Amino acid sequence: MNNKEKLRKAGLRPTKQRMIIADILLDGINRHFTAEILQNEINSSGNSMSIATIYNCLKKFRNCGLIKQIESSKDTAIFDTNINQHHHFLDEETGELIDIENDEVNLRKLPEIPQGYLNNGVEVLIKIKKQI
Amino acid sequence: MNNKEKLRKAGLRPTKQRMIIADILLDGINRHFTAEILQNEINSSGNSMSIATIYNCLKKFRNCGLIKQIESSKDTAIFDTNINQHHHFLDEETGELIDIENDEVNLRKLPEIPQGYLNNGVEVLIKIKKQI
DNA sequence: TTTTACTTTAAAATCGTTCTAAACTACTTG
DNA sequence: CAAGTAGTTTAGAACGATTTTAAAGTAAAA
Ligand SMILES: [Mn+2]
Ligand SMILES: [Mn+2]
Ligand SMILES: [Zn+2]
Ligand SMILES: [Zn+2]
Repeated sequence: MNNKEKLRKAGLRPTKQRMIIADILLDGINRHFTAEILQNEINSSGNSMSIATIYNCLKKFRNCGLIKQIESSKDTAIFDTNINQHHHFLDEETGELIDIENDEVNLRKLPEIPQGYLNNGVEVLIKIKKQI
Repeated sequence: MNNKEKLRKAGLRPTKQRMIIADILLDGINRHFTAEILQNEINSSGNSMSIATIYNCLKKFRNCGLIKQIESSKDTAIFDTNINQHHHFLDEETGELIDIENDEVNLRKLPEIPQGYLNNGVEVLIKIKKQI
C-alpha cells in the first residue's frame, strides 16, 4: 500500500503537504522525532512547510494511529513512527529514547484497573544513566 | 522531624516561602499537582508567592528528593509528593494520574541495559480509558 | 463546473517556564 | 550583637513550544 492509499484509508485527504510528511515518516523505519526535527528533514528533502502545518499534520497522523506520541516529560513533544506497543529506555540527561520491543518485557503481576475504566495500554519506561 | 528540620537536612535554608510550601506538601499525603495548583493552595492558606519562587522551590525540593516530578507528555509539569518508587494509571483524556504502589507490579523479564549505561529506575504507566 | 468543506499559511497570540537584576534575608564571622 | 556575604525572592521581561486567527488555496462532491 502506497502512502496515498494509507492516508485515504486513515480518512485523511492526501494533500501535497501530508504526502511530503508521509514520504518521510512512513518508510518503515522506527524513529523518535520532534516537530522541529521533521521540519529540518522536510527542508533537506527540498520542500518547505509552515510549522503550523507540521503540527496540524502530526496531530492528524497521531489521531489516525499512523504515528504515536511519547509520554515523556520533555517540553518538546516527541513522536514515534513505531506504532506497535513497545517500551523505552530514557536517558534523562540527554532525553535520548531507545526502543524496547514488547517481547523484551514481561509483567508477572498487574494491578486491578480502577472501577469504570478499561486498560488502554501499558508502557514501561526504564530510566538509564551514563556510567561514570 | 518537623519541616524546618527536613529542609535543613536537605541542605535548604528554611525561608518563609519554603516553609509555607513544605507545610502544604510535606504532610504525608500523596498527591499530584502542578505549580498552578500549588499556587492556588498557597493563596487559600492566606499566603501568596511569586510564581517564579514556586518554580524555584519545586526545583530545589525535587533536586533534594523531597518531591518527584512525573514523566508525562503534558505541557504542564506535574509533581508528586509520593517519593517512593511507584507507578501510575493515566487517564489520557483528563490527565488524571492515580498511584500504583510498587508491590502491585511485578516484572518477570527486563531487557538488557544498553552498554555503558546503568538502570536508574523503572516506571510502569498504565493508560486507562473511561468505560462507555 | 460550481460549490462545499477542508487545508495551508504567516503572523499574532497563548501558555508554561526561565531569566534578569534589584531588593531582601538567613546565616556566618568578628 | 554588627557587619559582611551568600543565597533567596520578586515583578516583569523574555523565551520557546504550540495553538489560534483569518484569509487564501485546494481537494472532493454535486
Ligand atoms: Mn514543561
Ligand atoms: Mn509540549
Ligand atoms: Zn519508540
Ligand atoms: Zn504518584
